[in-house]
Formats: sequence, structure tokens, C-alpha cells
Amino acid sequence: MSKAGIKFSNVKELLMKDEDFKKEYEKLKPRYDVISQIIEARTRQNMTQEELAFRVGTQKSNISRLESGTYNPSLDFLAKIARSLGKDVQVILK
Amino acid sequence: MSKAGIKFSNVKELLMKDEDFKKEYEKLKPRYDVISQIIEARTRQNMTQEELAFRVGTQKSNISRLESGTYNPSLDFLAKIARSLGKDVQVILK
DNA sequence: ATTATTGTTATCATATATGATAACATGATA
DNA sequence: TATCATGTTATCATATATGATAACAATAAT
Repeated sequence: MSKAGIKFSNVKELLMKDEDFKKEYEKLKPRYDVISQIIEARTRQNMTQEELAFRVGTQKSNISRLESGTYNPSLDFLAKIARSLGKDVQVILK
Repeated sequence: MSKAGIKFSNVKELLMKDEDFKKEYEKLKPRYDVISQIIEARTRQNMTQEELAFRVGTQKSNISRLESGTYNPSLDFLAKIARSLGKDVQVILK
């Protein structure tokens, strides 16, 4: 074991975790990005989750769940949300 | 009935259908748009559905199904596809 | 202190996305 | 013709997204 007092295996483990974290982050970035925009657009218009839910045709709890980022939303659902916020959703590969 | 020989109710019906069609189209536009980009990116790289499937970690039949536009894909799936095509998916509300 | 407003969390039921496999279609090529 | 490469379609199993309802938390307003 080196003087620094930390085993390489542990460092590697940490780096691996960091790699995993990065990969995980990359994977979740599109989701968090669009959610941020949704929350931003909604609050900017002083719209409550309940009002947005009404326009979308669902319940406020479901809007809260969406905004929490705890699951993987479908494209159609995102599009419905966007239109209920007076916007269009645009998906671009680049 | 007017001289033109077509009942208003029928015209209305047609217009309604047109409205429905427009609404339906608006609703499906984001899906078809992103699918077009996927197919474009894949074929541009001379990549087969089988190769894309391998990179994504699924089967070629599932890629075919996605590209057929017959269902409502999730954001994560689109992101995985994009990355396997060497691209990033970008979702914008505007 | 109470009540209203807004958002959160948990839970159940149902619909559907996704993975996997197989069979088939089509066109190119030997 | 036979084979190979590529894409399509059907089907089943499983995981999960979504709708719906209820209970709760936090904050503001009265």
C-alpha cells in the first residue's frame, strides 16, 4: 500500500464510480433538460401544476411526478405537456 | 341543397375530418420528425438496423418497429438510439 | 388557529413500451 | 436457382409509464 494511505483498488473503485456517474449523467441529461424547461415555462406563466394538469387532461400529482424526474417519460406525453404550455416540442439529433 | 350538389353537413364532416387530421398530425409530428432524423443518420452512415440494434443492445426487429413510427417511444430510448448513432438528442420547448 | 393553495408522495389498476424470438419478404449476387 | 443481407411483421413476456385517488406537507392568507 502506498504512503498516501489509500489503496489503488479503492481509487479505481472511486474512478469507476465517477465513470458510472458520468455515464449515468449523460444518460439522464436529456430528461433533466426537458424537465427544467417545462418547470421554467410553467412557473414563468404563473401556472400551477393543477392548471397544467387540467389542460393536459390528467392529475396534478402526475405533473408533480413528471417534474420530479423519477421516471422515463414518453415523447407523446412531453409533446402534450409542451402544447399545454403554449409551446412546441422539438427533438433534434446533433 | 345548394346547386353545387354537396350538402353542408357533408362539407362540415369533411372539414371536421380535416381538423381531426390536422390535430392528429400536430400530435404525431414530433415523433415522425425524430424518426426521420434517426433513419437519415443511420442510412447516411451505411449502418444496418442490425448494427444499430447491436450498439443499442436490442434486436433489429425492434429498430424496425421504432423506425416504423407505430408506437410512442420513450425519451430514454430515443437518447440511447441517438448516442448509438454518434449523436446527442436535444429536446427544446419553443 | 383555521382555512385555502400548492406541491409531494404513495399506491393501485391499466395500457403500452420494450426485449426477445421466429417467420417471412425482398433484392442482390454467386 | 440458391444463398446471403437487410428489413418487416407477428407474437409473447415483462417492465414500466400513465391515470386516478387519497393522504400529507408547507406556506400563505384570513
